[in-house]
Amino acid sequence: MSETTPASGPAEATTEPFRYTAALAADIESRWQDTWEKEGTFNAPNPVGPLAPQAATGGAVSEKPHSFIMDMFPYPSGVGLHVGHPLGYIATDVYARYQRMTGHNVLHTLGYDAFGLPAEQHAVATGVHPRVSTDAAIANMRGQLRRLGLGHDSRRSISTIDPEYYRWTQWIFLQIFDSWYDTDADKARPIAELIAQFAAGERAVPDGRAWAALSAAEREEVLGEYRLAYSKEVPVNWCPGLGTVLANEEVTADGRSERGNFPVFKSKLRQWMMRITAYGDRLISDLDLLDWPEAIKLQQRNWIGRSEGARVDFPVGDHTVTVFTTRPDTLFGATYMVLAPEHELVDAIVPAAWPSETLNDWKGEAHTPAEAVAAYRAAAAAKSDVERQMDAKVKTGVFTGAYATNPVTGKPIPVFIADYVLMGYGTGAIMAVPAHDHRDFAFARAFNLPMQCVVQPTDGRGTDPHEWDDAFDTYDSVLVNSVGDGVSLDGLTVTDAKRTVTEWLAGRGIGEGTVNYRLRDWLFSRQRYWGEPFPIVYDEDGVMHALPESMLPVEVPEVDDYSPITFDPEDATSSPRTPLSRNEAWVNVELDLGDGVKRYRRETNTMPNWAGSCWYELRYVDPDNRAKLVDPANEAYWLGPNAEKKAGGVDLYVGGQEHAVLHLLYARFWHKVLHDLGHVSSVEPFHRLFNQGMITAYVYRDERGFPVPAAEVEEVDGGYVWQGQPVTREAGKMGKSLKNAVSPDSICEEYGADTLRLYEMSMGPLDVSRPWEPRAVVGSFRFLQRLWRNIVSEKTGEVVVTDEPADEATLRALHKAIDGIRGDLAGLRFNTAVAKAIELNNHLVKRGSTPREVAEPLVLMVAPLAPHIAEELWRKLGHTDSLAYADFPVADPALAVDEAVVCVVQIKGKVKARLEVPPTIGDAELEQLALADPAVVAAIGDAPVRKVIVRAPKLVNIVTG
RNA sequence: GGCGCUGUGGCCCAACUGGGAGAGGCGGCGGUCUGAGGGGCCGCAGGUUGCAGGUUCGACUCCUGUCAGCGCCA
Repeated sequence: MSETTPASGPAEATTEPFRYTAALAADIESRWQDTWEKEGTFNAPNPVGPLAPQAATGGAVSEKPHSFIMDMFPYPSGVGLHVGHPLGYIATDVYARYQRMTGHNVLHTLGYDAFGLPAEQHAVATGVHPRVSTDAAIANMRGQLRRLGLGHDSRRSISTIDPEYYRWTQWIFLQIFDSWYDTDADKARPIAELIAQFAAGERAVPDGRAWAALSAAEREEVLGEYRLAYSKEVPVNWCPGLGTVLANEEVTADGRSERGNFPVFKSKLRQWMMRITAYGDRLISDLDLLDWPEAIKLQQRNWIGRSEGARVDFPVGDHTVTVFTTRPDTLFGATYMVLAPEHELVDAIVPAAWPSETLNDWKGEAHTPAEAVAAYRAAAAAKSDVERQMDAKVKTGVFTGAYATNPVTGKPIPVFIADYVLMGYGTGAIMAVPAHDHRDFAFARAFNLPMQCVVQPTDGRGTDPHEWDDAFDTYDSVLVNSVGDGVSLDGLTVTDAKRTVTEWLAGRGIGEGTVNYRLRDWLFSRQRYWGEPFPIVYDEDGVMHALPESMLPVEVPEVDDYSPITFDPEDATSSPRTPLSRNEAWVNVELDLGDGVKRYRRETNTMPNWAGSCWYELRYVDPDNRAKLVDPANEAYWLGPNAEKKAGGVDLYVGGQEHAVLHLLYARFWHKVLHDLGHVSSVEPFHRLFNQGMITAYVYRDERGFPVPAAEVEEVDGGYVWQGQPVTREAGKMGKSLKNAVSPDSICEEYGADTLRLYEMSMGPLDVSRPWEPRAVVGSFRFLQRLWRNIVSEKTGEVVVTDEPADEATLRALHKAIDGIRGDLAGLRFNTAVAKAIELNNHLVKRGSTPREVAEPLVLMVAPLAPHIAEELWRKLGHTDSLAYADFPVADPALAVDEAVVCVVQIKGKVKARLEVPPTIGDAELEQLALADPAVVAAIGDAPVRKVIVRAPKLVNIVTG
């Protein structure tokens, strides 16, 4: 295993004074890092504003092609990086450097996503203010990353906890708060325009009164139904153990908190929400404009879960229950109905006593329906949505005692409540079609409910569902048993039947076609200290007021105690209290919001830590703009739509797949709102997305299965041994808990940053996970040593390149390398780019001397991958400027191919001869040559030639009969 | 359970997208140099492309099924 002490590593075993060793690498690297920093080498000019070039030097920035390259910014962890963390940062740096050398104005920087739970928990544990520990973690991380030679524009780095940054996070919140979604225009508009419609009577107030007759609180209540950011009593995931509510996505599949693993309960609480559902369609359709991996697009589509179906009204006594169904075609098969336990009509429809024919299994062992419903509700409330669906195999529910009427058959059907129906999906009520829905089938079986087959089975089973093992669920059949009053679906395909029945329902006014989403509105408030405060206050009547822009930022106040107010983790009846409410002096303020100084109470919730990452790409573009979020000219230049990117956005965004839905969906949503309101010209934030894989590492476990320190394991006779005992090896995530973390610092010390960069890039394709192999790192180091040795004498330190012209074979090797490496770098195929550079370098080693005309392009091609050694060699070759902006070599097409290629002649797919031919040879000539070849003639013999397939210049295949 | 990704020398991975199975690195073996248990240079070996079918003149590549690993959703 690798040692971390520089003196003992292979890199130090030398006696040559000018050999490329770890010590020399360290010297070169720190010198160039200082130079880049001092000279601002990677500063990217803006068209306008503080970062625009000085008038004297600046050409028109906007005429230069741009390249905006971005990493998913990190959370600054206090524990330091391992070699897996910077993989993406190195990749984007290589790509950015390549782009710079091909004439692009490159924006590449890195900020910090610094609000969040870990800092707060650290603060609670140690008493150190989160800002202090976070700033220290950022400084530490900056130091670690600086050593890697990343070419970032440090002027553009942001931190989400900087009040000058979150001023604009709050500003965007206000924009969203002050907007509503106009479904006619299909875009967000300022809420003032909606108010004007109400005031002018163009739009009716829901309860029919005049707008002017409403009190301020009543108006606010009306507007709350429209605002894109709104506060409302909603069923939420309440986690007493953490003392906060959680978004669905922060709750694990078994109904516990992702962080801390505490139980999560359903509770109805007043919370801030973001109306992301208004954008459901656009978030799906605009995916088509993006250059993203299909897998991620698919995950987003699934997450949004758009389904077309119908709403159908079912009469229940004097009431009407509306259900949503994706299969209105199966309406004739609806033999019972299920409401979510929380459904508002449940109490209204429950009769005083069980109907006489009620089966005992339906009663939940209760004497009256009301009693059964109450007991069942209490049990359901203690479960999360996820748990309720998880438990779906064991069907539970009770009969409400009420009957609905199936609108097509006119028959009464029993109404149940069951927790497999969720209040948040659709209307919270379903028509159950047990014959053609798996969950309904299981429920019907459990409760002995009737079933009716209405879709013709195509797999040979009979038409009596009671004899089936499971529901028959397909779109690929026709309807049966579906004739009713004025409508017949028999013989129609599922798709046609859907349309027909939906029209029939609409004609009768008891239903309509509708679209439903799995996506729900985004829970946007948390009961935490370390997050962005809301720019919202409440007056003495409890009416909400947005603070004016001039009062931003609302800074995170000092409090005595940062800790969340937590409860017994099992106490479902507790309710959240916010840490910010502890600071009474901050909460109670006197402000003049336009009608004189009055007393207000501040909103004490904070934003979730997705907020800061929803828009940081915009601030990178114009980090110092005091007047605006981003200047339109700068936004248009870096992010604006153009022929290559129709929706605009960052040119390349690299990050882990774990953010496939949440971060990327939220950021897209905010961006679209800002676009609708005219603040940005781009429609999407990230044009091209690339997911880098993970660097895994070997995990060694002892006989008990506990991980042992990977660095201390030795390989003996093909097995692995730690402190004399045998251990097993597997691949796993790199990290402290598995005792297998390797720090970038240790690799830098042992070999240098260039070796680390090169190794990480050569391990394999960027998008697949692969294990860190400590012993293999030396291969990248040896390559750099050979490169160095090809150009610099290890004995004298003098440049040893020759001024002789290169021979043709060398030139061909060079131009093939140029051609290949260009394509590989542009396509993010860094592993093959490295291989081609090594190949060319090996050619030079064999050749024995290095012509300058090959040395220079080779150094330039290595520069994006190993920039420090390249800069040093470039300087030694006599250049005085950094090569950061030198032109990347261009291949001569005539030299980028081999002088002669070997053509394979096959007979019926088997190789029989090889011909050496010029690469330009035509099909006809090649066919003649092949058929004339003695070996081919012999192999064909007397057999007739039926067909000859020619793929010049590489292959001829002769098919004989 | 559903969807997606990945299976190629001992290991990490290439293969111009349907055309000779091998570019590069690690490891192994042999030779050679050296300030000699470390490194340089030169060379070598290693295969039923996870498995079973299919399409094709031709399949690592496309299709079907299946197994394994990983990811997402249930």
